[in-house]
Amino acid sequence: MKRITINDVAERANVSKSTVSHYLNNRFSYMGSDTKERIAKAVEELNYNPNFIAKSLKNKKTMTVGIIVANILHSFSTQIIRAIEDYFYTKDYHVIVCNADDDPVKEKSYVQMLMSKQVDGLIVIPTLENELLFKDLYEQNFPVVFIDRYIEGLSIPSYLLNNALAIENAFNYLLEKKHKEIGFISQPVKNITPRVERKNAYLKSCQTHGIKPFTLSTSLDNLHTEIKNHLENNTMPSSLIVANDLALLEVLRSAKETGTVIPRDLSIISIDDIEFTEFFNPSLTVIAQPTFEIGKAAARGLFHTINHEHTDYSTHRFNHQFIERSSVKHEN
Amino acid sequence: MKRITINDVAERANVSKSTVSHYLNNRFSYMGSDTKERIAKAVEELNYNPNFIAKSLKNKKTMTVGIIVANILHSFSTQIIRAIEDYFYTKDYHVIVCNADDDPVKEKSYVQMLMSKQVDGLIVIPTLENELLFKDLYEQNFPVVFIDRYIEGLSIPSYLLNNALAIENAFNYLLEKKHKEIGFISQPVKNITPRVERKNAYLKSCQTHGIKPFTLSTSLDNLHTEIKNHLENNTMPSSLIVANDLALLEVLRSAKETGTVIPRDLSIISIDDIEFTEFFNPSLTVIAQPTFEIGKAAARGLFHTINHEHTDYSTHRFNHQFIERSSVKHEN
DNA sequence: TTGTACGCGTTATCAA
DNA sequence: TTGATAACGCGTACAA
Repeated sequence: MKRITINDVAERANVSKSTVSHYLNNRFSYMGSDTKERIAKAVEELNYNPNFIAKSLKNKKTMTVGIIVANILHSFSTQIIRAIEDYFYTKDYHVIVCNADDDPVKEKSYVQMLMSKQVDGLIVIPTLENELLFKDLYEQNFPVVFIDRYIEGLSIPSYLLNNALAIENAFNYLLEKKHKEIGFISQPVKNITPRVERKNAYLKSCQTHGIKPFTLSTSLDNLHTEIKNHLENNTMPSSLIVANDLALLEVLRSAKETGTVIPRDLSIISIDDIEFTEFFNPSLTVIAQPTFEIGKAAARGLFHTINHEHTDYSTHRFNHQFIERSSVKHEN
Repeated sequence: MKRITINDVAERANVSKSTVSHYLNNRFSYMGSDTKERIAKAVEELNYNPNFIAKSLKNKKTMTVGIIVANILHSFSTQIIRAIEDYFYTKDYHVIVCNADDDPVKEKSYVQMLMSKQVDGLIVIPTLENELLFKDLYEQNFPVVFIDRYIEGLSIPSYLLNNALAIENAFNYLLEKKHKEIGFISQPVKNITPRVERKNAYLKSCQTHGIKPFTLSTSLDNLHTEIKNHLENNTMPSSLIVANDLALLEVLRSAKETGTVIPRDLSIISIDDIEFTEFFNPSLTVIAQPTFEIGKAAARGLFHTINHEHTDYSTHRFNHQFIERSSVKHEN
């Protein structure tokens, strides 16, 4: 198949290609009206679309930003992506989405791929295992922003939940409902910002209120078997704070398999609001993140630094929304 | 920020840029070993990544394919996307994903954008309202494949479920469970392939088995209120075949809101297997599509026509998997 | 008001 | 074994 170029248009309209270029870029105030018409007609007839690749090469701007998320299976990631796409759509920027699958090697190769594709900026939920890579980017002054996580000691701005506040809210709610046993479930904490912050906030609340800490922080597979074991052996606390949606799935799966009835046998509050929580039986009490707001703010921040309107290096915190439903039992 | 080019490498290594190019493209069988080393060192030190944009312009190949899905909210779409990405990853192709949001105007603008970005091929779940657009592409011999839907009278190959078989299976299962009332729920049918095929198969089964047809085919919002009305007025059949995941959500939401207990008050079988169906209360009996297989086959088909290995214009049908769980009651 | 010529970073051809 | 040069399609000085 042959692709139509500006030359084909010029030829058909009997003008030079620079005239066509002028026309296409709306610089035709002076142009002869018949010239304009001939060009318009040629563009129409040939169904011409400018070669974006050639334009980018010339302009040194691709009008494209890359998004790399640590793990696209999180509802948080997909919602964030939607918000970012929406924002950039209004600015005529395109977005390339990559999923690192929690693999630093993949993450690095995606960064290189995107740089090689000459993206104008990067929005990343980092795996946190590629410190050097991002340090380089930062030092080269390449526009990058983080979401949900950040790298200690690196001034790349990050947009994330006020995790401590969210956990406190959940904890206090369970206290109000007279729970004396409150556990915490998450994937392996490592140095992953939200996990660290959520677990620390949980532990702090335990201390403040004299609750005995109970935590399970391991891979999803292990979570599944360990939760089942505790449920079967009646060694599970009466209530659980679940750190994210993926962990929640394991809790629900395990509950189902062991015939555990929520909230009769187990109360839960989890972070991240996902579609089915509303009409699940029972409906699930949840801490929702303002994903749309976070994504939009990050996108706007990146857009501004790309266009040198201003650069900021600060951390941006966002507040959760507590959605009370029916997965917490009032103890007595 | 300054980007490193092949010229920088050449300068640093004290060779010409064509030599660097040779080196980078693994044509160094003859090259002097010291030359090789100098280039390697320069690439390393400068952290050079070839400019993919320039390469694409020169090669007239972007190693990139576009995916446009009618509506990304369908679990089917996201699973298909994963499968396609996985396949093309192994072929060193990149993928750009676009969501037309059921809007033909958006769809058209995405096609143009992707063509303008010089993608090598297109995989589309078409809205079916842009017949001319795809006809043009087809006639220009541009590589395109469809998934899930197809345009009548256009030889663009399509990869989709054997819908008739799937519905028959569900229908017969309900019959076996002694249901005398079997309804069908879907979004507006229009000319959308899977909806047409599923509804027709349903109606045919009704006729064959002397069941009185009951169908609700309207927008998700309307579905919500209409289902609720039927549930409240006791005018709902004893069992329902639900055409896809989005419609299923409305059924579940409505059931919840009206205190309808599944399967005691209402039995359901739905198409598309989504995460929570397994541990929902009750677990949901479901017709799963072989999304991974479909996506992979479509991707492979596109890859082959891009590389002129062979082109095929046929329709490819795939068989469903019936997953029996607990959302259907045995009537008596 | 329109056209010529050059450069963006790469690869390929051909010559040295 | 290496290098000079043209080309890919577009935008833009500058010239006409």
